[in-house]
Amino acid sequence: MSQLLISTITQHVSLTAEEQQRIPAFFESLPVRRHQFLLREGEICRYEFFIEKGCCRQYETDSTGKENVLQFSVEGWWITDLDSLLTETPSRFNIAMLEPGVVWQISKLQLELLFNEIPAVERYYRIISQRAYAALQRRILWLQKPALERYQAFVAAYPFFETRLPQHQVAAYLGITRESLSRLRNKIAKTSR
Amino acid sequence: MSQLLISTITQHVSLTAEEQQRIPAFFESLPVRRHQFLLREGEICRYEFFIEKGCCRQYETDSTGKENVLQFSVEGWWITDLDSLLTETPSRFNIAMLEPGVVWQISKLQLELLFNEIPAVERYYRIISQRAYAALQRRILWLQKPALERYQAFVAAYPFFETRLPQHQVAAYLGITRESLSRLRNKIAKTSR
DNA sequence: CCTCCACAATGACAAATGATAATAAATTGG
DNA sequence: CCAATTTATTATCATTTGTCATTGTGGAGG
Repeated sequence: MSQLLISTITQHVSLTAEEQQRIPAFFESLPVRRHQFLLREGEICRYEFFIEKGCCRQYETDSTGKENVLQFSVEGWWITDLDSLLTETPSRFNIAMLEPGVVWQISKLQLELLFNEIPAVERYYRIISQRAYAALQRRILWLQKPALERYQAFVAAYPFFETRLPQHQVAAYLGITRESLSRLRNKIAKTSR
Repeated sequence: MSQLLISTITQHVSLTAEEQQRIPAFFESLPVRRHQFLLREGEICRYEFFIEKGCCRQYETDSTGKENVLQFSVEGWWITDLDSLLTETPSRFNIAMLEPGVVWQISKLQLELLFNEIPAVERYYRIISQRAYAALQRRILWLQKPALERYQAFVAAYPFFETRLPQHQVAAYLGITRESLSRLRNKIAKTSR
C-alpha cells in the first residue's frame, strides 16, 4: 500500500479514512529498474506517474545528441508529459529512472473517474498543477541568469538533489556542460574557504 | 464591444449568440498608455488581463537591476501573475505596456461567476491554460541552448514579434544582452547574404 | 579479485558572451 | 517641427563558457 501517495495528497486536502482506502485501486504499482523508461520519445504518454520510491528525469535529446533535462522527480512527486497525455500526440520527451524504485501510474480515464468519485483529489490536483506552473516560471527566470546563479538557485531550492543526482545530470538541467559545473563548484569551494 | 475577445474564445469552444452577448459584462475595459503598469511588483494581482489592442510585457527586476522578461502579450492574448492572483500574495513581477492600447480586465470573482454561467468559457480557459504550460516547457528547453538557437527558435515561433518589439526587450526575453543580440543578428545577416 | 564503465576533475585552447563606451539613428511627445 | 528620449550598432577588452583531451576514482558486475 502506498502510504506515501495518501500522505502526499492529505498534505493539501482532507480525505476521510474511507476515501483514503479507495484511492489506491485507481492506480497500478510497478517496480522499476535503473535506466528503465516510463516514457520514450515518439510514444503517446498514457499515464501520470507518482514516484513512490526512486528518482527519475524527463528530458529531450536535441539534434546534436545533447540531453536537456526538463524535470527531475523523486518520492512524493508526480511526472508525466502533460501535453502528450492530454492531446494524445507523440511525446518529444523521455522519462527514465536514475535509480531503481517503485512507481504508481494512473491513466487519464482512471484519473477522471477518481476526480468524480473523490472531488478532494481534483482540488489537490489543481493545487499541484498551479505549483508546477509557478515552478516553471521560476525556472525560466533562473535560466536567464549566469550559470553560477542558476546553480546556486537550484541548490537553494532543492538541496536534497545536490547529493542525490550525478553532477552531469544537474548540468543538463541547468543548461551548461558538466565541465562548467565542475569549475563552478570548484570556484565556490575555494571562495568559501 | 470587444469582438476580439469573443472571436478568440470561439476559436476554441462554441458559444451561442446569446452567450456571446453576456460575456463582456463580466469585464471592465480600459484604455492604457505606453509604459502604463497593469501590475507592479509588490502588489497583489487582482485581475486576469485580456489584451484587446497593444502589447505588454511581464518582467522581474533582479538584484542587479536587470530586467528579465517572462512573457510578452499582444492582441488576443491573456496575461496575469497567476500565482499572485490565486494565492493573494504580493507579486514579484511588473506587467507594463510597451504600446498604448486597450485592455479588458476580469477579477477572480467575476471569472468564477462567468465560468458558472457559461461552462464553455471554463473549458476554453482550461485549454489555454494547458497551452500556456506547454509553452513554458518549450521555453525552458530553448533557454538551455546557445543564444543563436534561442533567438532562431523565438523568431520561428513568434515571427510577428520580430518587427514589433524593441530588440533589447527581445534580448531580455532570451536572457542575453542587447549587444549580444545585435551581434547575432549581424552574423545571421552576413551568413544569409 | 579484477575489469570495465560511469563519473568527476583539470588543463589548454577556442568561441561565445558580457561590460563599457562612443556614436548614430529612429521615435516619441509636446 | 523640434527637443528629448529611446533604440540600435560597433569596437575593444575582460570574463565566462564550450570543446577536447587526459587522468583519476569508485562502484557494478562477472
